[in-house]
Amino acid sequence: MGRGAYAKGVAKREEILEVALEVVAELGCRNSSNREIAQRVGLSQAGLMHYFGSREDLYMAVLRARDERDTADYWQPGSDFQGFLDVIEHNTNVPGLVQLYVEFSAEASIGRHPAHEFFLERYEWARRLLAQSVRTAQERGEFGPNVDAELVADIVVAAADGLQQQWLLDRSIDMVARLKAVSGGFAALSHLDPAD
Amino acid sequence: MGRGAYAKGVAKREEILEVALEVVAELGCRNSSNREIAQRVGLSQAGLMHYFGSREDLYMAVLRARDERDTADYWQPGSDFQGFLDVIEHNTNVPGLVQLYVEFSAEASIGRHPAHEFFLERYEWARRLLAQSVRTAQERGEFGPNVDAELVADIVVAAADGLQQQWLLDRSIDMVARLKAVSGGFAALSHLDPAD
DNA sequence: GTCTATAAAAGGATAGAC
DNA sequence: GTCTATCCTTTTATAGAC
Repeated sequence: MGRGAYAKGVAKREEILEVALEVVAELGCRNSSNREIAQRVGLSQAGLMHYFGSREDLYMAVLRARDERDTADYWQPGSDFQGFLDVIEHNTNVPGLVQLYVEFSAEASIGRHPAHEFFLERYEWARRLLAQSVRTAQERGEFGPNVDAELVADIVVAAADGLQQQWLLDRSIDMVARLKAVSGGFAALSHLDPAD
Repeated sequence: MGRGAYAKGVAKREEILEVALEVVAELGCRNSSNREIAQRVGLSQAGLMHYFGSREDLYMAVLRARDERDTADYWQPGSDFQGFLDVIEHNTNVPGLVQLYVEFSAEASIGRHPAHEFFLERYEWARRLLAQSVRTAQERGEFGPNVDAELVADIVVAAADGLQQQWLLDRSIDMVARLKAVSGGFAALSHLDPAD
């Protein structure tokens, strides 16, 4: 374990990432400011800038940090569909994160936005991982053969994103249950004779 | 037809709504400003404020205007699933609108945001309409009976939103084709014996 | 309806002391 | 590492003339 100034710096960095999510959840992306975050972690705005050179840097760091954590905790290559559901379930506890992702990914669509590449790669990664888990399920016989794994993955990823959008507005929506229904539907379908 | 100053005012209002979308598509919500919009429609910023009392007013007007138009053109109560697909197809031509919806709906999740109610009602409306069209399809025999119309509607609306998020980042994604696949999947499923 | 001018606030970033 | 102070920019909104 690092000591003194170093360990403190790392801890503070973590705290900032955490608080940034809080602020986004409360104020939205547009109204979140470095000043507000700084105040909540007990720093001046200039003090905050010591950790992250710019506003964009800070939010990109939030995005990456959470993906790394989720990947480690729930969903790596080789995980099954349940791992994916676990991530969604966990997102229920971090509305700021969900909001940041939705708003940022939309904003990142504009030309040469710093997060553009990030989101493109992330989608590719998610779809590939999910398609893999469908194929695994097919080998185990949980999923029938008569369905295109890539297609199922595309739909499930899209549905998950859309559900999160709705959940932000109405927290009573049960995202996991609905995603299970999608998956269950495709599982049943996959046993159908394609000649039907 | 209105004459003179009145007609001109109405036309200018329309133009502003149109240009606001352009600006959002180019700069994103966070970086869109009244000044930029004003400049593009050949007004001063103060001139723009004559039409819309505040920034929020302007964007809410954009949202409502487009919904009214889409409803009139493609998708009213009684429309079938194709009408829904037509809206999505049409959205392909208005990336600014899609972006505005995604960003705004996420931002509107925060407490007492002016657009909060708007989006909640809009989701309820969309799901109800779509569920209705599934039921109609069931009566016609295009859809089998063994599926819950409300559930299908929920999934399709969510998938549509998620696909639009992805499409913003990668315009080569064919949203309509994928949504047809979802619908086709459920249609096939709906003929399955529920005892399976 | 549209402009100029201006207020008033807020944001991001930097310089330099400690 | 952290602060104070400051700068510069941008934004929304208003007042009042034409």
